[in-house]
Amino acid sequence: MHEARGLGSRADEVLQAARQLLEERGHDGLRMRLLADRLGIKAPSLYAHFAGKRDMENALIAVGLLEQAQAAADALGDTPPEEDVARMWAAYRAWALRNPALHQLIGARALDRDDPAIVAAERPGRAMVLRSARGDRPTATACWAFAYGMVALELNERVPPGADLDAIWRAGLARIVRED
Amino acid sequence: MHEARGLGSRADEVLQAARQLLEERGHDGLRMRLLADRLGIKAPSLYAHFAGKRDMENALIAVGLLEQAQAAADALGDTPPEEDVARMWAAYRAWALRNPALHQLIGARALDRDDPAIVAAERPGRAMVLRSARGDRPTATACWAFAYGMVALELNERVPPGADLDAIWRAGLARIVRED
DNA sequence: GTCTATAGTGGGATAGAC
DNA sequence: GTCTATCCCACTATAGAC
Repeated sequence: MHEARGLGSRADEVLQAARQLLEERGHDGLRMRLLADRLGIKAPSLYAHFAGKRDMENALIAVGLLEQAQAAADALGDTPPEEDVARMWAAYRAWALRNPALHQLIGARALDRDDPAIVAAERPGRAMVLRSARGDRPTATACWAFAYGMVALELNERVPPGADLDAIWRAGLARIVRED
Repeated sequence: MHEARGLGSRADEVLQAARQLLEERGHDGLRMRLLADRLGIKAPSLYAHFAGKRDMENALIAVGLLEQAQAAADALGDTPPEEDVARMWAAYRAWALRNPALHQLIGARALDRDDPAIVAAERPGRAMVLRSARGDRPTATACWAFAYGMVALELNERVPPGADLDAIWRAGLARIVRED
């Protein structure tokens, strides 16, 4: 029932509107009535496309996870592997700053791994993270944690105003990745 | 009106119950009615102690920020400065794992800096972070981001099951802090 | 001044019938 | 897709007890 969410489908239109609403008004502002209003339908009609709000959020999260991975992949391309780390995580940061609310939604709670779409969407990102650390799993996790934390601090304005974030990113990643 | 929240006050009792409820049922489970039920009062009575739910959450966040800083301070004490980083962030991690929902509440959104209690509660933690990096601000921010990210990955089960988190913490912090 | 209650508002998600 | 209806939520107004 809720499987066919290909591009162009009505469910996909709902999802795009939901995404826009999420970024405009934040997670608390993503309300079914408002969303329905924007689509010119009534709130109960949304449940023809999604089993519930949670299901819709899962679909948003899955889209976001895939986009993150794609952004990372696009940033690499033909660059020499030595620069992969910096480029990949710069792309991650840029994506997060372009989609702050979705980024926070993805990271705010444990993923719903009962949803196969989530499980599938998680894979490409994991692969990119691992690749950025040239296959070294512990280093990859450390980079990921650093990057996630940096984005969180930036989005939530926890960094002192004067901080040179670019420099901290550069130095932090370089140090984490550096061989002993 | 809502200033007197010293220990032993009724507002403080409400806050403790709210904290317990938050950890038991998560952020979405922190509901005013449930909280009132546990205290044996009606939900509207809560508003005699807090201007609103947001105000109550701010009070929880302020308590959490102060506790984090205190935990970090307690972890240091008489240790030589070379070990400060590892000990301080181990204490931070331990506090977060003991208070996962409060930790996530603190980090989930921008702090409400219109609330003077929040602004005041933010200071000691900042000082501890800076101290852990021996006064080097960029390094302090990098450590903080790494630690925040590590905790987020751990709490939200984003790390592959086999990962040796202790080792990643140790190596990550050591590399971030190390002089070139 | 402090704590509480009753009654009510408006807005949420969502089920069921059409 | 629609409607109506239910039950949840945070929150307000007001007032009574100590």
